[in-house]
Amino acid sequence: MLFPIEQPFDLDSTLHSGQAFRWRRDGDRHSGVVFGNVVELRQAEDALELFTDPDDEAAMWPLLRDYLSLDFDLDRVYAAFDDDRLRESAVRYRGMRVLRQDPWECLVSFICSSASNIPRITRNVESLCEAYGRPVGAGAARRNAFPTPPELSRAGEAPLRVLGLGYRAAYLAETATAVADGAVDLMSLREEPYDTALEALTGLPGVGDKVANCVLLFALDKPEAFPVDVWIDRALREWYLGDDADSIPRPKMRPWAQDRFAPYAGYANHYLFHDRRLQGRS
DNA sequence: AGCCAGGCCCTCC
DNA sequence: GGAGGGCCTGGC
Repeated sequence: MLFPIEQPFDLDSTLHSGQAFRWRRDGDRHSGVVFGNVVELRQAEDALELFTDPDDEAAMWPLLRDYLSLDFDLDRVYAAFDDDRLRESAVRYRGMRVLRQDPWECLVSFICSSASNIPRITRNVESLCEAYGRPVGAGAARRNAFPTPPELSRAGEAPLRVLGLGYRAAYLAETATAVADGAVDLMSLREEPYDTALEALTGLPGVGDKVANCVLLFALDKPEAFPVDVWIDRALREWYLGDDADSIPRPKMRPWAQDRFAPYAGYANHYLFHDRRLQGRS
């Protein structure tokens, strides 16, 4: 079923820019599991082709629209990009959007990302789903939903280690238990201010400033969030600090960047990150 | 073989 | 507050 899109949108870079880990590319088709459905997407000119299972496409479209942030005014972000590097990346990756993901899935994925890499994170996340998620869809396209907090909590640390998660297994088990017990209501953090939500997240085991900012940006409606990983840290020092590269210690990099790139620091972050990964140091 | 990876946490200064 | 080392596992 075909649905029109009015805003600048690039499905491929949106799904494969390191913010979500369950989308698979097969030619120009992308398949994933969201909202309890196996979802297949293909971008046409000014439309998106959508197949969903088990629910029907018309019912799923509003949810996908929300997930893909299709109603967010991207041109307003581009207009606020105020240096050549950002403006060039806006042209190069025009239409790449920050997703609006499920906070729990996003949190677990980025706990898994610690000192890792995208292929391994993808494997780890998929292993979690295969082992503890409920089956979704039928036939060859059948996959598993992302495990719920209770489902992951019941697993415990040792089996997660067997899946190859390493020291992250303990963090996952403890965080799953905390969330399952209601110590933190992730969805309600969408309504909280940035600082409050940040503090709530970093109280969870395995969640430091970087992981928390990923969740704040990719799932909790915080456009000012700015995750500083090694890629971004190097990029900022090289591209924006130059001779003063050592003038800002790592812990102060996030607040510095949030101020420099306000009010859409999160978008600037994602474009710089994507650019750094694809273009290297150029 | 040895080092580093899209961090976090703990210890010590 | 900030520097340093350990931690699972995998890839070069």
